[in-house]
Amino acid sequence: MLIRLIPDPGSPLHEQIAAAVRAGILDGSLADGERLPAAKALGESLGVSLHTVLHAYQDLRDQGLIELRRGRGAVVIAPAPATRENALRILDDAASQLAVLGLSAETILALFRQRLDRSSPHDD
Amino acid sequence: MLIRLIPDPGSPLHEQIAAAVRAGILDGSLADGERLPAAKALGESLGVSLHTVLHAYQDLRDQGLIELRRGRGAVVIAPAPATRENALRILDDAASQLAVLGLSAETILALFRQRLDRSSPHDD
DNA sequence: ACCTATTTGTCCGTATGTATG
DNA sequence: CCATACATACGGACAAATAGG
Repeated sequence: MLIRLIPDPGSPLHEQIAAAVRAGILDGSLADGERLPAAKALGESLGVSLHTVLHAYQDLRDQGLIELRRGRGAVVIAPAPATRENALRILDDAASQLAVLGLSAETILALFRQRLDRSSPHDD
Repeated sequence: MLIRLIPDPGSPLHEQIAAAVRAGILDGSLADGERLPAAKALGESLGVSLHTVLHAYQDLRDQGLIELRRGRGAVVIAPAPATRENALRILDDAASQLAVLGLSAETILALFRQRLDRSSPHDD
């Protein structure tokens, strides 16, 4: 897949890279299981450092969109569309209930992370 | 507050630092609104670089445990207990519904993040 | 079993930018 | 205007896991 940046002053490079990959996943041009270019290679093709690409990749990993393994590379994780829609409906419902509590999005995510980690500690 | 590392080969420095702060928040020695030491200062006192401390701080921010502001520093965020319990009940309910879908915790969190970002773009 | 290349992971140093006070 | 402190980005170095010869 070809990853190109839309130059956007105001958002950092690592975020632009992450956004480009995220867009590719959402529009289907990056399919589940597909391997992203190596950080070094993508960095060279974009004119940014290896570190900046790795930063973007690690953000995407933290968001559950890709999997990273040393020596292997970055692989896209995309849930099946039907399942995703079910999940979205459930999450949307929870979000609307949580909205009135006045907690920040980050706080909610932190709490949710704890609940999810409790039931499934690791994927490795 | 005094932050000390428990040397643990096998887990990276930035994680050890984040864990130390997290422990302080959970056991109450770091109260809501309290300011963490500046990354540079803490780095020097721990014998690690500013970057490593910032990495830890940014992880904690992503987990919703602290707030970071340029020029200001890092401030602990701890939700009120009552509100937290309400949120936990809602999240627990959502988690149990999501469990049967077979999605990974990271995937669920990624989807939820998107939903929350949609309803409340920024806290600034 | 060994060695090599690849690729991510961590850590450091340095420089510059930007928001806060 | 100035000092503080986080934010981003680059570069280099080494470690660790993986894959292939």
